[in-house]
Amino acid sequence: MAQLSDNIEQFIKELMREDAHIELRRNELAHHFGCAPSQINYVLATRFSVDHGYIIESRRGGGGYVRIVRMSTRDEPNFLDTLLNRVGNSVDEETANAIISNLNERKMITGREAALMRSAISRNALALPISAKDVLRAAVFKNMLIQAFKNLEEDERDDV
Amino acid sequence: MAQLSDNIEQFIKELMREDAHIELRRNELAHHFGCAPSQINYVLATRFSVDHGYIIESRRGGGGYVRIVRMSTRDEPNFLDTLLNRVGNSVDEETANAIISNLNERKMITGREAALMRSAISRNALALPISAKDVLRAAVFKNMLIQAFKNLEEDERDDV
DNA sequence: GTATATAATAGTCAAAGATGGTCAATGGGA
DNA sequence: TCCCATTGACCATCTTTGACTATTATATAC
Repeated sequence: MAQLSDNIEQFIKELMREDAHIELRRNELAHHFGCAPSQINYVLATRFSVDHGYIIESRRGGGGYVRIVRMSTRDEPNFLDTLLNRVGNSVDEETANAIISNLNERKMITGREAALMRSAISRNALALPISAKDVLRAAVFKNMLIQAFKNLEEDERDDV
Repeated sequence: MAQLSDNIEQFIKELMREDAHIELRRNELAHHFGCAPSQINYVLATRFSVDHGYIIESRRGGGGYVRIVRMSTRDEPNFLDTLLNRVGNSVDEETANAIISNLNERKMITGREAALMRSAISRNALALPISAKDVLRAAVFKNMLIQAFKNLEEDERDDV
């Protein structure tokens, strides 16, 4: 007997034949297959993970949803996965910056975006003897704000 | 599925396309959408807060009203400074996201950049009882990478 | 005219409703 | 036996509602 998970996987992939991204209701889908809602999470985790070339987004509460996005593979397949593995559990600033530059050169991110990313991971943003999550977030966020404004200035200079 | 709250938000923003401030009757609007009047307050609180760049004024009693005013940056020569002060040493995700949305609405950052910023400060990216700076950076960076790829997908969708 | 009652608004807040997420225990087939 | 699959209890998040409260204008009483 075909596994329930396989059926759900096929069902979803069928839905994605046309569009590279779909949105669905977890509970609805679970009901359709007569299974526990968490089963859907299992399928997503095991068959639609990043290394399978998908990205999952979701939202809870009324009007909640689960969105599945299929990544383009026109470049090297699973490029994102490769990068994520490269980063692993630990990465230094230099390595990260190199990756950012690479993405920029490939025109996958704009110069502005690259700058934003660098600002978010800079020593300056992440140092500190942090303990509270909010405190850390504030630091990261401040740096990003500053960079966003620098970008603005640059745009203005270019535009004018 | 478009949420009631989202619909109300869009409705209000449509009304504000021309004018920087509008006045409305809470009960009337609630009736228009067939919802509880307090629903309007919810929308205002979650989508038209000061951090979102709006100011709400109101008056009760006969002839009462709710006025929504879009703040102008022209009145804020030091907008960046204002935001930095607002963030301070600690900021929660909700507030930060509101500010990001505000910057995006003002066209100071693109939608892609806003998404990047959100990903960098999300709970997901910053949780953990971190100790090593590199570990934390890896988490933040991973999230940003994922977001960058999502953006790529979205661009393709728009272009094609 | 002033005080008081009534009507017309809007605000607050906590509870209920609507979703989705996580994780550990259990099931079942190769 | 081992590993993938499945479930269910419990958690997190976002939305919607309703009861109760606060404020203001207007009508009424004196």
